[in-house]
Amino acid sequence: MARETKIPNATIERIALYVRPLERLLEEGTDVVSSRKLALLCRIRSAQVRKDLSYFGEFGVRGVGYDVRDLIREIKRILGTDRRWKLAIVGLGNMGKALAQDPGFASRCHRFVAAFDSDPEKIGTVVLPGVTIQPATKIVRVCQMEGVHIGVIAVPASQAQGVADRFLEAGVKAILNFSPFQVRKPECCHVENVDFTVSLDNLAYFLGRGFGR
Amino acid sequence: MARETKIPNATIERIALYVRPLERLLEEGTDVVSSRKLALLCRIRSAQVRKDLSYFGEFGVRGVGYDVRDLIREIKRILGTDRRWKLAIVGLGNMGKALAQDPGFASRCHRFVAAFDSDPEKIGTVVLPGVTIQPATKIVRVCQMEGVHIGVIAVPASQAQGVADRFLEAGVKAILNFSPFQVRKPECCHVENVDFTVSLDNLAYFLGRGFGR
DNA sequence: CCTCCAATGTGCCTGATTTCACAATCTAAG
DNA sequence: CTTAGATTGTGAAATCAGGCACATTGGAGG
Repeated sequence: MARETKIPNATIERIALYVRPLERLLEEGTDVVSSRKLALLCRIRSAQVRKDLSYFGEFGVRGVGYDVRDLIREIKRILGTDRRWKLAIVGLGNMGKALAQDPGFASRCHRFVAAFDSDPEKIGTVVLPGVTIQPATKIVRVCQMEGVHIGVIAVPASQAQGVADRFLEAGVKAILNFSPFQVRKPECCHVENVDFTVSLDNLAYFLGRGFGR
Repeated sequence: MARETKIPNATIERIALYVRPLERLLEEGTDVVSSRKLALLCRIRSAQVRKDLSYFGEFGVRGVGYDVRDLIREIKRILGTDRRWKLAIVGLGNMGKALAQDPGFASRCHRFVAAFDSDPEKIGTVVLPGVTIQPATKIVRVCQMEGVHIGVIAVPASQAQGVADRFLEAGVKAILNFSPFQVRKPECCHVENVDFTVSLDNLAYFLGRGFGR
């Protein structure tokens, strides 16, 4: 398919989901998978799988399916998760600490190169091998020096914009925002908001519509 | 607007986002807000705000705007976040503990009535006032007895389906799934998946497209 | 070499969501 | 009371995403 077609954001999100079932298949010794089978594992339609992949090229073999190993490699290349991006996190409260140690980052070969908090009590604490908490005042300097790619915000809503601004000042182009605040940012920077309370509200809405007890 | 119109899921998600800026406005002493201003705070278009709200009724006053206090109340009523839903969480690792103590639940008046883990070391630990960790074998019995509305899954992918099945067995109709596994479930149950690694992959995709350093 | 079978890749249609644009309606001021 | 100005609520248009259905292609077997 032409490279110039606009690729739906939903496609990127789904493609990211394909990797895990594929890796599981590999562990089980399955070498080839059909769009039907992969769709089943992801609880979507097979046409969706094929359409999603077709945005980026032809990875399958007609009459056979997709080579699992190849497909994983292709998807990782597409997503850019085959590279090691450098991360910095600000806010080492309960959630921040849990995130820093979450295997989700490590499994992608990404690594934290810095951690910041404004609480003096926390400065100097080791959160990960080789990463000690530094004062928030150093965000700009350290991120610039280290060449941080992705900034992770894990502070309360009231401080989120301030942290985002410092990341931007340091030239960080991608932000993963766990605070429930929609940050202002220039075009050149991409922000992903992760707010489980939205999902929680969705569940409440569903329950309230007559599925509660 | 007619109540029978299909309401987009995206609308529910956005409406959930409206609450926080509205509460902030209230704190600042603002009593009335226009769709334009609210849209600005949420980084979306004003027509979107009006359309979203119009699915549920007419809450504004033409020429004036929306009463902030009323709008918050209406939205909470729509979402069902004005009720106290009972939660149970399974998996009290780093992330599970951080979640249990996250203000996102408390601020919605939701409360955890039970916590489970399969690690014998953890049984008996207090995670929240009045909530001690119980063995995972008791999930069905306790959830049934307590009348749990929402089950929170915070275990590794390999155990997610097992936990989901026990929630379903106990009659839980809503599940908040933090594991990176798409669980199987009947029509009558609603599952929301929260997987920040998908957002992380999105950022990597963006960076890989030429915005990296 | 030919036929049959399986599964992809994709044009096209359908349905859903967003955006536009404006009539309707309210407040305030003269 | 009338007019000006602001902002809502909503049909209609435009855009976008999803799903179908089938032509196409590769592999296996005779």
